[in-house]
Amino acid sequence: MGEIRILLVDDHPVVRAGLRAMLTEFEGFTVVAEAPEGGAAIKEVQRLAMLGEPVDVVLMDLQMGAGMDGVSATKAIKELTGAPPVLILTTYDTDADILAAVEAGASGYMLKDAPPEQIRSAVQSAAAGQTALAPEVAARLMGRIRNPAPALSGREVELVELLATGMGNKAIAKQLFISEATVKTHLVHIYDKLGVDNRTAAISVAVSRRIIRSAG
Amino acid sequence: MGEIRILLVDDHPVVRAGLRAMLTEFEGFTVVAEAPEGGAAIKEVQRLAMLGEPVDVVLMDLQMGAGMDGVSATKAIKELTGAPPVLILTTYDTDADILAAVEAGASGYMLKDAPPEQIRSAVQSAAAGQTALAPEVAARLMGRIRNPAPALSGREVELVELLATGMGNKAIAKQLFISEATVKTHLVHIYDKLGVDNRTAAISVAVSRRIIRSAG
DNA sequence: AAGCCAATCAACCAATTGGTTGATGCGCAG
DNA sequence: CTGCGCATCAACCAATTGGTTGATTGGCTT
Repeated sequence: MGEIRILLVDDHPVVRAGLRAMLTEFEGFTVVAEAPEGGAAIKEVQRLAMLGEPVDVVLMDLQMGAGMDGVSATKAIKELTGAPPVLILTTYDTDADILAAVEAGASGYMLKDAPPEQIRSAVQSAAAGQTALAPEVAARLMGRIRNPAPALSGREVELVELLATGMGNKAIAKQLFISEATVKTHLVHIYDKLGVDNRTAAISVAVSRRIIRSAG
Repeated sequence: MGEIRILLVDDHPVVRAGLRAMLTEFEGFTVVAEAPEGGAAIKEVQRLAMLGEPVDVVLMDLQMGAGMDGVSATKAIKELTGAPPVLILTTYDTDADILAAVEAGASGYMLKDAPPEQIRSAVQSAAAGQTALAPEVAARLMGRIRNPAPALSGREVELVELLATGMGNKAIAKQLFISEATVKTHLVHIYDKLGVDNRTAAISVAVSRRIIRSAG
């Protein structure tokens, strides 16, 4: 069979250049297109499919400064007929990201600081229809499946978001149109689920599990 | 004059490859060495100087997974005799980072998502001994100078770090070998400087100003 | 229909946190 | 040398937060 045809999706020109250089040095890889964000990526997949030169693997970043984010784009691409495998290649190995990406239909999750050889074999696996997870990522996933973290309910997430603002219970209550008592009840549930016992620790955990984002 | 001789310092192979590819496409640039972290970078600078093939510009990432971080490395390099200009090239445009880097002696601060052309001219400026700041960065610096945010003292930063852990005042006091009263005094000062009035808000601000990092 | 969970609220008490005033020793810059 | 900022501590009070028990409503699942 011929070359593996790759679409790069990343908002950083530097990273795209790096992946292109790295991959074209290996035998059997061709970068046929690039996109700076999810929306453009979808169009590229469709365009190339119509030209009869379909993409074999999509290399997708999750954090996209502007435009459609990686998880949404992955979901959209997997809904196309004859969708190519999507390999996530990102900077962080955070729980929420991994799960969201896998649920969106990604066939692998690699970290950007992985050695070139590891990236190469991941792309190859993905092209062959297999799943490839970085060791760090796989370990995390296993741990999470064996010991599933109870997810916060929608309302609880809202609360944590306000919590991170530094608002007091009274202010949160006013903002959400509920009583202070209810806020406290929610907080107790949140502490339980996150395995902490005060609001400050809750914020730390929420930020590091990317339940909320703190700024950036 | 001849080529501009560049040392790349970044912990991500992908990014190094990208910069190398990007720069060598332009006329007049040569990447003479690479290093995955600060310690190795210093050694490279010294090694090449001894060979009589000194580095003209160091391109330095700030966030380094392991080993010496970018600010420390910059400081160390600038202490060498005949030190080359150090151009910071990083992902985030955060206040604390910029100031620390400039204080450490960096001659410029570019963002990784900058267009190639901008990176090219920044390297050129740096090689010529000039200072180059990304527009976003320059704007921030100006704003900060006109309206200087009081910096947290070293001790105060230590406190904020523990704060973000979710520790109570008592625990923090024990950890730092000071009394609870002192912890409270520090906190009041911290609230003042950050313009907030409780610990939760302080964490938010500290995280978003990258005074502390929350996980990663 | 019965059971469960999310979401809502109340009342109460213990513990923690926030705010204030005041005081000491140390080092550094003018 | 004098002043300023940093770091340290004390004592006290008000406000907030955390913990608990108990109860109601509505939606979803079995």
